[in-house]
Amino acid sequence: MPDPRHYLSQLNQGHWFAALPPALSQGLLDMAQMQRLDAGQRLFRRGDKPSGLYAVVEGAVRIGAVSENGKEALLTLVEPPYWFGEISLFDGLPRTHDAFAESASTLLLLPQHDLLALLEREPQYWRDFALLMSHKLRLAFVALEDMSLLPAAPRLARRLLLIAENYGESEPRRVLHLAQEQLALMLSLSRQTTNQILKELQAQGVVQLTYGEIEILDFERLRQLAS
Amino acid sequence: MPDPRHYLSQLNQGHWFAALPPALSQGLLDMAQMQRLDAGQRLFRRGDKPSGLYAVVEGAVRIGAVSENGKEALLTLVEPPYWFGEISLFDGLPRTHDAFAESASTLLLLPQHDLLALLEREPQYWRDFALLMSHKLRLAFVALEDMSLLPAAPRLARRLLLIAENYGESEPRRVLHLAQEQLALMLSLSRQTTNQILKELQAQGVVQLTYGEIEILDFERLRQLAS
DNA sequence: GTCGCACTGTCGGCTAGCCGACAATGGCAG
DNA sequence: CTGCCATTGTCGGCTAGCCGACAGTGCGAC
Repeated sequence: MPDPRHYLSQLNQGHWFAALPPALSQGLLDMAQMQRLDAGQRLFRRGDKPSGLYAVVEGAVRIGAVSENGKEALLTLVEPPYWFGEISLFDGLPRTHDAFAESASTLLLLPQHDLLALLEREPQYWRDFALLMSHKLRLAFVALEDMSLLPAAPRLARRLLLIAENYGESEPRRVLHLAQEQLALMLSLSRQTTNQILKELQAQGVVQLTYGEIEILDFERLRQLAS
Repeated sequence: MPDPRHYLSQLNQGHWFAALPPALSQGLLDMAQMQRLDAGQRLFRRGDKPSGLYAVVEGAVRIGAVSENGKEALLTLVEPPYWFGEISLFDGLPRTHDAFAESASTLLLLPQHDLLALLEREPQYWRDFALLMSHKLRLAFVALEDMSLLPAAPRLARRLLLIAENYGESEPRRVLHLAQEQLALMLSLSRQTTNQILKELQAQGVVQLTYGEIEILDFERLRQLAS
């Protein structure tokens, strides 16, 4: 299993990590542990005790929850390089969501105990971790507002753009590896409705659909439709 | 205009403030400025520069946003004692929502500059403010999930319970001063649907509706319906 | 008191999006 | 190559919740 440092350049693609004070990012790499997950394997689930802060460096992790009556809500699909799990770092309370490996994945783990020890020594770093949280709170507000104000099509367009830029963490990609059903779960739409909207987008030349992926052909037009 | 210290016992009703280290809560009261708002007056709006952290101590503040096509989303109705505006404290980025006084209100303001100066001197306090944010992120996740998984009636029931306990900040109240239209805006339901559900709850003896307020008669049953 | 306005109560038609069903297709394991 | 499973594509009926409309009611200002 490679050293966490192997993923340094990968991690620096992420805006949050890249902006950390060098002393901190160094310290994080020093304490990071590697963790591999098979496809479908569970990392944690709602209600679990805090374990630390994770970064996905290979593969992808589904963050979501299942309701009592079996309905599923997918909050997000976490792709490299993205950090998650910080809420429980701050308040020590249980996990808010379930986390499963979407495909075989590699994670870095900053163990809760070690991380708290570092923050005890260097409390000014609390703010850096809080930035992770502020970013997600902004995203959550956007999602809430989209849900209540926008009809299905523009909501889908906006989400495609967000996913393309990895929710603001990285530079935009054109090709998204993402089954339509996953997208539907994130938008709380049915798969059928999602498919119908995507087909329309394809007919307009905005996206290109292939098996298990969505390619964005015309960002400009997509942004218009997302208004 | 009374001194901010006049509101100390009021503020200590709130779980967040009450749990702060005494040195910090003391420091906050020292720097706090009073601010009065008339009914309907704007405090800030989306896109405004950060101004600091606010607490409502009298009245109520609507936190929400209006979409391009005029549709309104009400995120929450902030009632004493509740602190808000912390995202912009951390990241220095613009306000995410509009804030209007629902009725004539009194606020405490911790000015951004003074607060940052305090945090510069005592960086361990960053975590305390981050707790405010973690709390709201948890609430936002709950709201998102409710929106995508629950039909109108249980969603409304859950929200009534949340409002009754001031979103976890205070001990539960039985009487909520809240027009049905406001509740509808928070739930992204139409006023008519909201009214219909409330009427049903009243018929079951769970709530009592009067002009401009909702009284919860049977918490136990309401909790059941919220499942 | 009474006027005006904000709020509540209720009806009926409408539609976006759900849901079950099923066919077609891609990719992968053996 | 073949068979299997995940995924996409499409149809039609259904319904929760929207929306306009309008009447009734409480309350505060003058």
